[in-house]
Amino acid sequence: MPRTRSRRLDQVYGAIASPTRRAILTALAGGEVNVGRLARRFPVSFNAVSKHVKVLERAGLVSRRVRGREHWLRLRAEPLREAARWLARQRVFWDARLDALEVLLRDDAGGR
Amino acid sequence: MPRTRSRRLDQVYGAIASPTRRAILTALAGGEVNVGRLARRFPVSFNAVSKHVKVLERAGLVSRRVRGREHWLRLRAEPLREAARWLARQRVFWDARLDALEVLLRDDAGGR
DNA sequence: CGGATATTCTACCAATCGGTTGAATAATAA
DNA sequence: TTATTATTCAACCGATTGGTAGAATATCCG
Repeated sequence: MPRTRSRRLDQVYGAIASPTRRAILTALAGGEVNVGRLARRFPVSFNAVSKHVKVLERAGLVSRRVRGREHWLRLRAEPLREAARWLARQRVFWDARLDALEVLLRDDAGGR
Repeated sequence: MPRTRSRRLDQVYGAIASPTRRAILTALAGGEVNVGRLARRFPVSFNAVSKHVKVLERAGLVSRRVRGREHWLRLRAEPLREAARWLARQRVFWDARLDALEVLLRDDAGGR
């Protein structure tokens, strides 16, 4: 019985549904970065990046440490682990049933 | 060097960011269901469910087989596997770096 | 045929999203 | 103090989203 309702899960999947935000997370995996330096790496405005960061923060994927006028961002892996766990659990759950179905219902017609 | 840009990934994560759609997928794991029967399980209108299904279809997570006036829906696990793979890869990638950072930068202050 | 059923399509609405620009705030540097 | 730098906040814009309701289409049933 996989859980399907979780605000945190909504936020995490919503956050990583954006390629820009996935790229931000990847950039952050290299270590702490401040917003300005991060923004310079992307083809959108500083403010746009600032907004994306806030989305990631809300999802718990990024934390912020204010040091003077600079805000240093840091990756938080825990919610990502949760998300991975949910997907993995679902995958196993589905695969079992799907494999059984594939065998039974041989109509296929080139899926997709 | 994890890939971060992929339309398919965007669609899959976007699709599963909605609890209703996650619930639909879970419902579909039990076997093929037609749209009407599926819709009856949810507290939103038939049309709303029909739309959600279309989103899942666009993401490749659901396929449709029209049989007379009924449309039978079936789970497609492959894109889900992709999504799980991406997350798993990222998780490993990040964990390694984060663990190293955690040891170095001991400021913590109760994460989350 | 005519009516009921299953479904999509179209149109609409309010809310959110991703982006912009400009103003406000706060910290550093001169 | 004044200027510069780093950042958020506020307002705006057009596109998308999640929902609704109603019309259109196609199938099944009497």
